[in-house]
Amino acid sequence: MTTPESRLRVANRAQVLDLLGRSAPVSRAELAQRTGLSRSTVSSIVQELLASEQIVETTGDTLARGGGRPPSLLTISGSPGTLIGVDIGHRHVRVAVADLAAKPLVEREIRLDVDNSAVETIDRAAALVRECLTEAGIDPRTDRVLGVGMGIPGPVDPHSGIVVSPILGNWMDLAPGEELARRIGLPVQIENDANLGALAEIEYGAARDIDDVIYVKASSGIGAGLVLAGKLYRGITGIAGEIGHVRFEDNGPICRCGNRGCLEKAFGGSRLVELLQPAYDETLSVERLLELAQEGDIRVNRILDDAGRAVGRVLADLCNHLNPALIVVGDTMRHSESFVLGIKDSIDRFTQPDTAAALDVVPSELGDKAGVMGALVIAGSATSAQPPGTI
Amino acid sequence: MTTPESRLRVANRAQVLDLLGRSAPVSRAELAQRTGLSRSTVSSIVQELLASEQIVETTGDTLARGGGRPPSLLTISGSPGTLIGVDIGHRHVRVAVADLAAKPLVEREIRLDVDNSAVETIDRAAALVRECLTEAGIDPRTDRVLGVGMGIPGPVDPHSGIVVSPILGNWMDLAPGEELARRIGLPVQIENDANLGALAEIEYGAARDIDDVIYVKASSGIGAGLVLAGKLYRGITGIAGEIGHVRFEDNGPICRCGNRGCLEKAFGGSRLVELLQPAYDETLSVERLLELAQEGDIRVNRILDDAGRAVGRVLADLCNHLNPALIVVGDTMRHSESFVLGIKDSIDRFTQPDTAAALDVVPSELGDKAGVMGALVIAGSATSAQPPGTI
DNA sequence: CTGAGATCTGTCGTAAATCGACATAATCCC
DNA sequence: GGGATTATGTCGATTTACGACAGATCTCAG
Repeated sequence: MTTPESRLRVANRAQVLDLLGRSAPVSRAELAQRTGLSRSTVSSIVQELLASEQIVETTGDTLARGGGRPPSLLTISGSPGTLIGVDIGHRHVRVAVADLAAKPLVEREIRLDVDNSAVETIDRAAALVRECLTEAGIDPRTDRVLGVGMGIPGPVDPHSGIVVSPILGNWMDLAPGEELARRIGLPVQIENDANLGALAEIEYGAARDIDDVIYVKASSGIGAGLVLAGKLYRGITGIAGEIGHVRFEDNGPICRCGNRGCLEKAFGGSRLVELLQPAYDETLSVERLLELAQEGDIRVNRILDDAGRAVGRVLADLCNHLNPALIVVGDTMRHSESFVLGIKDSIDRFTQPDTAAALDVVPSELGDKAGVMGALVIAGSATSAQPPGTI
Repeated sequence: MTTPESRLRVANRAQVLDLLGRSAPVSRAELAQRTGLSRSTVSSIVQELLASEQIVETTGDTLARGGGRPPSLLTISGSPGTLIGVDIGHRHVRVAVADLAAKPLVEREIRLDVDNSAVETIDRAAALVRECLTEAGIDPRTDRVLGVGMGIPGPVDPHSGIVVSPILGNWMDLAPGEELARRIGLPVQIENDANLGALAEIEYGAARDIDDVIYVKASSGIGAGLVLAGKLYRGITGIAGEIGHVRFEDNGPICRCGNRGCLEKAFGGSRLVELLQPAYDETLSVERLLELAQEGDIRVNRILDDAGRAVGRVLADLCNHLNPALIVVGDTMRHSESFVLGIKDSIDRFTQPDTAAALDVVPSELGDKAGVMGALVIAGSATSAQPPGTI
């Protein structure tokens, strides 16, 4: 004889569970305060949840704070669930399996040849995900995988998840999220990697608790992720923030995106390597460039300074338009002091005084992990319930 | 003997009232469906509300749609309340008293001399509001004035409501919203006028139901309002979208904002008048310029075309960054075909192909009324309840 | 070591709200 | 006029939430 449950009870229990999920461990008293329900109601609901083993009473010591009976803390029981983050770059695939706090349990990275075929890359990403799950001892059929997030180095249509720009040559018209989902049997959230960097720095890095942030991802290519009023901004077709493909010179060379004179074509890491290669005997790479810069190589630092100023010039325009609070410089180029200083110089010089006064420029805190961390963020956010009243 | 009322009842009644407020008239049956409550519960709540005369049963004919007993429709009783919009420009003050649908009941405009003192302008605005209320037969002490919105031609700090930029010379450091509020005894929402134009066009004009819109306000000055993902974006200090004060020429003349080489200084309406004046016997104004343009004056059209291209160049950068769906060209300059075509030309030429493909450029539908209409929008939005759970 | 104070949790009876079922009302269509 | 359809009113049963009281466990002061 199952008693029919009122909508109200369901809603209240959901509220309690939601609170438990977000800020466990919590005492009954705190639950009552924060839900606005009476203590007895909360007690009743908690009893139910304990009986059905959805939550457990942790005997964890409470912080001693003044007299009074110490609260008995409650936590959602069972495996709290895991998140999976996948970061796909031009040269690497990185996978992290993490707990709900986005603390990685297992993390792996493989190197790829540039311009691997899209499906091959996704195949390898799927294999890497399976490896990581095995190593972490997680079986997605029995353990709760709460979400999978995936980042790719190019713009994605926010609605369909399809790659919409020729920037990512052979990925065009593909839906990488669905492809990976089919291979691993789990739903996948997909997002541009610069956007993920922005999310990661806001959640766990240099932009904690700041609502208006530009994350610049500078490596072989150049991109940016925009967080405006606390939310990721993608634009109508998902190409907002693609500062690498803004026209920088009026009659510049043709870029992989199909345009000419793009910032990335003129000052992206790959171009810098091209420019410097003739002067060096060894084979250069973006990473090698940054090593040379740190060793004090004057030619390299000179050109990194130029690149920073150029990127800063574009960012200055963007900041004049958007009036953000912070710019976070991420990916490999963050290691170059010349590059970051070049950006700062241009910002100071080309933004309006009011904009500049409200603005700060800092290097990334998360570094190379920004991508995966961001993927974990969207993986986690996919689990939060929809607000009621959506039509 | 008043019976203590449960939180639940209060919440449910609020839900019913909210629905009634937004989409009256509604039948009980529809209320039940849309709230998810049972029909009997809704009946009970409705009975209560009818008894306390908070709502009335309108005998209005329902649309005949198939058989069945026709519903008896319900509406919130009493005067549904009024909204007040105030639009302050460099040369005018316009006030509208309107119903909840923002349909103006009384509308008035006065002309001002340029560069009137700030307090004097606010004094005159307050007087105009009182006049309009009297004419509409509304006494704010007895009739429900649900909100007052106010627009000013310069950036405002979103948190404090204080003018933060020297662009509006003698308004600097003033809180015009509070000033007006003190004079008319009603709380006032304040906003930049370009932002208001954007809101108005989205709610009632050319951008209905579009979520990513740039509204360009071009007259003697140049500004823009950004609506991103359906919400107004102001930036961290409220100067987002100030395209008139983006650096356009590297060594241009000094602007009223304190910088040099601003777009507005080079191509704002006032500058165009300055440029053309020597060639004409009569005293020109921006309005006169547009008349001449429509009469086919070649010199004027030539320079309006130039101005449009220049504004378009800046907008193209902005669009490359933001990837919006629509640009609405508003204020007096929208009358010039040359100007609008100039913008379109620049957009086509300087935006990335993907951005351009998703983008449309149209003239404003609301014209000179965009400012007040937007003020009415924020006046109305101030009444909507906060979502629960805000800390 | 003891008592006072403070905070947390469990239990019980009561009041109230919701729900579902049934009855009634008003229209359209055949 | 009868049947179908939709809307509303009413009433009793169930369940839920609430408030008060009591018990539990800690800190702090003396």
